[in-house]
Amino acid sequence: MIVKSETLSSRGRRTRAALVQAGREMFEERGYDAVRVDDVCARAGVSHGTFYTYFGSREELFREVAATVVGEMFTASVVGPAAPDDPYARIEAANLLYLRAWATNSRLVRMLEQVAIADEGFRGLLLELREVFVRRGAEGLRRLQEQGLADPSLDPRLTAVMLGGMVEHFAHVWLDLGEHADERTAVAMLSTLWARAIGLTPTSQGNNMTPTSIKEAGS
Amino acid sequence: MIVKSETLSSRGRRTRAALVQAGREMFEERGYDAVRVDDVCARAGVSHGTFYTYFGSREELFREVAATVVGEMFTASVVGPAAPDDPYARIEAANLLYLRAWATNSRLVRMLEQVAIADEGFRGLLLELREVFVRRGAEGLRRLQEQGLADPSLDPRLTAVMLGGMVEHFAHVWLDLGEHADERTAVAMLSTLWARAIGLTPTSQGNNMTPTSIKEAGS
Amino acid sequence: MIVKSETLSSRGRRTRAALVQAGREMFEERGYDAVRVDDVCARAGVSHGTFYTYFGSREELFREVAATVVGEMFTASVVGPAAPDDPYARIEAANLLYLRAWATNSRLVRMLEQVAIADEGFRGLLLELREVFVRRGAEGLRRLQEQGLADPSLDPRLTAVMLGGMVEHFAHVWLDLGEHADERTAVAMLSTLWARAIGLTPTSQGNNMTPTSIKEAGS
Amino acid sequence: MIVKSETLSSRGRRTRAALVQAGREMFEERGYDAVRVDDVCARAGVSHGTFYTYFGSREELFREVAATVVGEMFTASVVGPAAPDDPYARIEAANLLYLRAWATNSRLVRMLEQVAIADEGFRGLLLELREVFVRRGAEGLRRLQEQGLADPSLDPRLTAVMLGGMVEHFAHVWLDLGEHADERTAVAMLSTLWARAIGLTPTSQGNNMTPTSIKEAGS
DNA sequence: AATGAATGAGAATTCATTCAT
DNA sequence: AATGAATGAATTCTCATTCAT
Repeated sequence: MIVKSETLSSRGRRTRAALVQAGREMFEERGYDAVRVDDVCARAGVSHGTFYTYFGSREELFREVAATVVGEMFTASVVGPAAPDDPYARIEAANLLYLRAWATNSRLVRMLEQVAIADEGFRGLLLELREVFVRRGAEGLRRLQEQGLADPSLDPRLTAVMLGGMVEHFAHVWLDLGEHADERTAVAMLSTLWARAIGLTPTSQGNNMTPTSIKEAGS
Repeated sequence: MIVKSETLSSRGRRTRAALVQAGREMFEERGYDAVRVDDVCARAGVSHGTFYTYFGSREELFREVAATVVGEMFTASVVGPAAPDDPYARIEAANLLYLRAWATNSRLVRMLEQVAIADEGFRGLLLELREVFVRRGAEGLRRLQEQGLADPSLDPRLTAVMLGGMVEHFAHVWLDLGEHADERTAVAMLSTLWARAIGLTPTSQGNNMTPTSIKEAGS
Repeated sequence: MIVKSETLSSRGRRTRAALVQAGREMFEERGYDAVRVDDVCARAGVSHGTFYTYFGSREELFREVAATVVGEMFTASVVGPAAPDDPYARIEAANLLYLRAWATNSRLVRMLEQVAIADEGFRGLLLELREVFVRRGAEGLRRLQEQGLADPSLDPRLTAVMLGGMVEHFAHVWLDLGEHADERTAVAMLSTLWARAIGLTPTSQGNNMTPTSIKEAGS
Repeated sequence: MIVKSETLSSRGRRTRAALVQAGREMFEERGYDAVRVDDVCARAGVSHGTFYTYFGSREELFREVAATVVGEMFTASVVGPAAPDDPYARIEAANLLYLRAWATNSRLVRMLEQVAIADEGFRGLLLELREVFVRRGAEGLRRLQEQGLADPSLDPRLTAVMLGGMVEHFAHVWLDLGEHADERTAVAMLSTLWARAIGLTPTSQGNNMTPTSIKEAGS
């Protein structure tokens, strides 16, 4: 019963977008169950009748919001072609993007997980999201292993799940639970732990894997 | 308005316990908002009127359940006096307990986080819980650093947050999202990554930090 | 989701009965679609929440009312053992009961027909109701045919459908649409038409099939 | 607020007619209350805004549909000048038209009755409709009585109400409730019962009032 | 203590109708 | 004339909570 934007006039598109935006904000602020359709309408500045012109239910709105967020995370986390050559630098670059992507959407992904408990469809979306990140991580590790730069005995997938989880979880703890750290410190630290954990062999460019500088940066 | 067990007759104590148990089960199964007071009563085998003899609201029941769970996690994760001397073995022992503790209660802690968004009290409980684990991890790392067995430049707290998060997050992914792994493999893997990440220097007892055995165990 | 009376305390039974009674009255007065659950509650003197203690929806209430009415019609229309021997008198006795049964419940049966258009279950109930009356009529005719008192060439079922329909329809026109006639006249007239239509041979007891007296009574 | 056809351009007339036709179909299919203005518009292929260009409300549309149907029934049931001379044949001819007229519009007339419960205006239309048929039937009977062909003691109006009701009701049972019969059989049967009921004296042309042929026709 | 009937605030949803374009 | 976005009144239903027994 979702009405897609393509069908709509520009006025309709505006209204619809306002609802999605308002919904996203409110979901983030209050959590799924605490959001009332009427609240979303109020924030979007439309009557509740209008809501049902575009969405059949709160769940459908959330579906839309979730899909948007998942899409954004996919996009946001792609390490571009400008990625550095140095393996450690690559890890650090990836972790920066990774951390930011999760930090930005931490709340919504948490909510997605909560909703996924009861809803098959959302579970699918969630697993898809995770799978993309896991694959990307596993792929990176496999490449390093092939280059002889990382411990070849590590199972790439499981390692990616665990170390990726470390970053994801830190994003949550950092933003949602107020663990204090600045971004640079956090990324440096996560990257150091990650690199060491996979047994990354420093290359000739010689990166400084000791996070001494981090302590300074973090203070 | 909570009526504590101490005040009650043995019959009352039994009824109250049944409600807490039923509530815990249902919260785990369905998530906070999807649990109706009536459902809990039905499972506990009492009328809904009776619920209010013991608890003033669903929230109060959850408070009780959450406190119980947090208490159990504190207890369950204490590395007993029988802990091995070998640092790696200690890490592995701790991770086993840690993983089990989080795995057992993953759902409820997630719920606690969700509820904590809107409720100051629950937020306190949650931070307390995390703090205990973080302190314990940081303490362990500091000791290894003092013994010259771990990289002294690592910030103990932040490291504990990150590596502890890795374990906690894996517990969730493992059980709630169905990431396949058997416990032994998971613990070995987590411990390897953990030990390497902190730069644990193998002691003379010579533990095998290459997880070759892990791949075998996991296959 | 209907809660049956047997399960309930006497207070509950009273409340439930009040809802059914109020529902019946309002359905009769206003027709199915015009009845609001709240109206029924107001008339029964309970809050709307209470309604849902006993019925899951307006439809369920109607189901109950309809079943009650159908039951009453079955009971009310049975020609007792005190039925006269004379065939015409039997027809008249049957028509009196028949007319009264339909007249009493005309509105509700009409409503049942309306609801039956869209609902399989109600359609079944309606057909059942009709079938009982058709069978009874057909049986009576067959007996007369066997006794050589009625035209043996008439198809019993179809005849019963048509003549029964005449009575049923008259009940409706009479009460719901205000066609003026007193009961005695109506019954005499219907019986005369019925008896003649099936070619009833007057027995020796000699009943007066000319409805001369009727005109007097009806004036 | 009804906009009559005369006022309109040909385009407007077409749109209006489409709405009336669509409304009629949907009313027949679903019943009055189940028809949404939007459904009618969708079937007519116009936007819902357009509906209000021609009708002020759903009720007004129904008023139009009902008037159309009543008009058609008046027209359809007139026994033309080609009517046979033989009284029985006239009855049969009339019953055929009568049955068809009611069968075609059974649903809508039923609906009209339902709506008439709550609406004075529709009640008037309904009574008018009935009155036409009753008068016509009574008139026919009176003529037969004057010709000495029917029982002169029967009250013409009441007889017409009852026997006309028989036909009308059969039309409903036949089509709406699925009582099985083919048209020829039904008409023959109804006519036989009707003729006998009024004590029709067979004329010299000797019509066969025994419905032997009917049973054959019905097989 | 326990029961379960009753309550009513609150939330979702539908749909006739209006109105700017 | 036609469109379709917007509105909000009206209705259904849920469920936490109270209270008489």
